[in-house]
Amino acid sequence: MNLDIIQNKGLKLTKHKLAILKLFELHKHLDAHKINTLLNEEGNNVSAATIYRVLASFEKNGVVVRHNFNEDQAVYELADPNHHHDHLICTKCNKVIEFYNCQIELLQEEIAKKNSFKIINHHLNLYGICSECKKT
Amino acid sequence: MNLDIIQNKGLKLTKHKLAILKLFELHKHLDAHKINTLLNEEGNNVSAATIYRVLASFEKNGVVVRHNFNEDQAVYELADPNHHHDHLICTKCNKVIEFYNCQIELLQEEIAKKNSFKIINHHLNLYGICSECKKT
DNA sequence: GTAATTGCAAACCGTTTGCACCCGA
DNA sequence: TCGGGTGCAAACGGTTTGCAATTAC
Repeated sequence: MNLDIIQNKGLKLTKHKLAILKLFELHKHLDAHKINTLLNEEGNNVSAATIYRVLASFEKNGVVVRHNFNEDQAVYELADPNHHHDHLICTKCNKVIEFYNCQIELLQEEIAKKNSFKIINHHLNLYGICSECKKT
Repeated sequence: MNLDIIQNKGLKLTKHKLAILKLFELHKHLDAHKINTLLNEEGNNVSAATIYRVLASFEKNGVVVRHNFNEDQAVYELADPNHHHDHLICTKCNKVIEFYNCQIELLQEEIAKKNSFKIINHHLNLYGICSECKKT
């Protein structure tokens, strides 16, 4: 776990932060509400305010990355700067599948160059129906 | 203008709807707040509720498309089913540049197939600094 | 000890909705 | 006429914040 990242910034390593980090090892993609539910289930009562504050702090310090797959609520995942990836999102069951395609990455760079644009970040979200949901 | 689309669905062609449609011919990308401001500037006082209702109706009927470039508010543009495109978004001045790359589209299809996924929609947003903003 | 963290409740902000009135076809 | 459209104010839902108490280091 990236406990070192947290402590190197003068942040304190609290029970709640640990509990939230642990959740991310079990569930790759989590939103604030889901975190709240899961923590409650394990008897860990954490206020919503704290969850948002922890997530904001984690994001600022590069521990997690925030996504906006749908307009409703933000989804977070552990940051991994060495393994960029994009997402397939099932609009039925909300399952998220990660993928990486270096040809697409290269084409994006070309497009940026053509438009004299300096890319800082990008999101490629493919929305559709996953194999499970296609059956039903 | 796609006035026919509106009327063929039993919708009424009101002054407000016309005014909003006209705005989209001048500004490709608009959010509810911007629309409100622009309408006020031309002396056209329209309540926020109406703007949201018109946009929702337009979206439902395929007149406009909604985007969530940033987490704050939704951005709309006129729908054009024959000319799909993706976006470069300047994080400094919020300028939006459209692009289309058929190789990327093909690669997306491949990825979907590999994951037994049926793509319904996708968003490719490249965030960065535009040529104008790079200078300053 | 002291600065970061937390819980609570209230505030925020974009968006939606209930209701009574208005208007386009 | 009549069903869609509109304004107003209140509601909503995710998220943020002020404040006083708590805790990690």
